[in-house]
Amino acid sequence: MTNLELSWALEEMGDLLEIKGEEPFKVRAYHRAARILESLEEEAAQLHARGELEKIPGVGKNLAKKIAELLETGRSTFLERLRQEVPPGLRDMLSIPGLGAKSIRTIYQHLKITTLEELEQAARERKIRTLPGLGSKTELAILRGVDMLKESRDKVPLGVARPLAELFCRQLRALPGVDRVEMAGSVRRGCPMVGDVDILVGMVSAEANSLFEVIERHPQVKEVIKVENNHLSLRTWTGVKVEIFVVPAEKFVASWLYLTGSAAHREELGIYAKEAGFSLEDAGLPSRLEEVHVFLTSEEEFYSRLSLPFIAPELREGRGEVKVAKEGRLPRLVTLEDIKGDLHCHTRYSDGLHTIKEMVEAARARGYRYLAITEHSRSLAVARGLSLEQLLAQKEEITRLNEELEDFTILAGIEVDILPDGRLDYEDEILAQMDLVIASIHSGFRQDEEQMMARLEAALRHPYVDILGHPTGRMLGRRPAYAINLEKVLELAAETGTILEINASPDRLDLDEVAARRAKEYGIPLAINTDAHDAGRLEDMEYGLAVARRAWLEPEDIVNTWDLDRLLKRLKRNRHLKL
DNA sequence: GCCGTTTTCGGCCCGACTGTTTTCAGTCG
Repeated sequence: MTNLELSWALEEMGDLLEIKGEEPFKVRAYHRAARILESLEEEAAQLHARGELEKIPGVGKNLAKKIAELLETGRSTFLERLRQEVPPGLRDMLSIPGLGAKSIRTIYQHLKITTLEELEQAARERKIRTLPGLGSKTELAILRGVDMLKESRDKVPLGVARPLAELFCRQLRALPGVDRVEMAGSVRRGCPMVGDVDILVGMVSAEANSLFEVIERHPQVKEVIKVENNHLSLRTWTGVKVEIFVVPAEKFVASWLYLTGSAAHREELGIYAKEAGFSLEDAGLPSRLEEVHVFLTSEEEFYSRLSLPFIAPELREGRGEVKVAKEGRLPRLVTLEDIKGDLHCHTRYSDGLHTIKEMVEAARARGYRYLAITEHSRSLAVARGLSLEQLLAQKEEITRLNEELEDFTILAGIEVDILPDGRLDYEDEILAQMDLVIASIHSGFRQDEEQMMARLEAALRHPYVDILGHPTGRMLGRRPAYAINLEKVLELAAETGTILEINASPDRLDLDEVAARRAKEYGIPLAINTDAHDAGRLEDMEYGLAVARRAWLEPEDIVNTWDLDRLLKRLKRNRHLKL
């Protein structure tokens, strides 16, 4: 079992304990351990082999025992017992903003409700407001929350799906008779939320059955939904649907094309082919997976048979990509190799896990040339936002570290809160001293559009605000965007020369691909930032890149593909200065 | 639950906001 899977299991234990009404500190211990495991550099399995599980911070005797059981058997008797005690629907309710464990317990005890459907119905029938401590506002929050959850129903964030897909791919590749394994479908196209994980296996020998038998026993597998001759459909314990398709090696590429989709892209191709007098089938794209008759060696070969350049998976959404490809105007999509630095991360100074040095080492290991340290500001107490003294002390440490570094620059930045009244959380004199200022909203989420826009406008017009962080505030499947007028935000960003962030955290992916593409039309520069709270999460850059690529963005559009000199000159604060 | 130490239990991050009440509990970040 991987650290990520262990982390999911502990997270679920924590949630179920919370709903059960266990003491908050116990609950927190599970959640804390889950978070630490997720970002642990060494695999827990290796630590366990050496008998060193308890060396993991936040893991004591009890948690070590539970982790050991998971590692040895792939299951947890404790978790299974919890799942029996707490109806699983109750855990889903935790995702409704404004509804916590205590309220869920009240609702469960009084109304015996165990599913989101029943909860919605009770809210509609105005039964929630009759319960002690709950009122009409909570009822409204429930209805809104259920709506949001419905939208993301049966979908999981790319940040969950992709690691899972990679895990399955790795393990499938190790099996005998397997020639090639790749992910396909919406995961390959980089969709922020995916309904299922499609995996394609090309085999040189043996048959699918023996392979399926191995996979069905995988510890992540909760149930097998369907087995057909070349198709296995299963659900994992984390609720993700995984579809595994098996084809003979020679049919791999054509099948991969088909499974990657999207349907809208295939349709666009179909229209183009018809006009041009081609047949998609003859060129290699089957109309059904079972009907592959053309053996391609690569996807490039397919597109070239249609006289088209290769169209990247992220563009295959039926958004005009075929027409643009035909005209030879496809964007040169930004790639990880283009990224020269990360402009948003946290360290131990605020709520991050690692030291500045550790973050810098991780950034250098990724081949970056620069890294901006951007802690939370003083008002954000929960995240240990920096006092003035701490901020200046950190700035000094960064200056010292920079003197030791060759070919790398640490920027002394700050993620300053945009306060509910539109002021920033530090005085201008302080902000003027920083290398880079990100302004973000972390409070007063429920203000109306007028108030929100006043705050954002004040921040965007501020002479020392270089980047607007996670501009809409949405959390995927958890929280909708603030009440803002996005078009107006874009106008203001363009007018004031403020950079907009594509926050790469898989929980956010904010701006989204539609807004990012709009931003490009406005000529607004974007930054893809991970907002990493530990060194491992610098890897989230790939999710931000998926958004950027789906938004048709090129390296030129992304400021952190630029050399540091050019980037610094572009910052609002430096635009009129000679550096 | 963990942790640290003062070896054996008390502290663990807490302040703001909101909604429900009418002085505070629950939720959130």
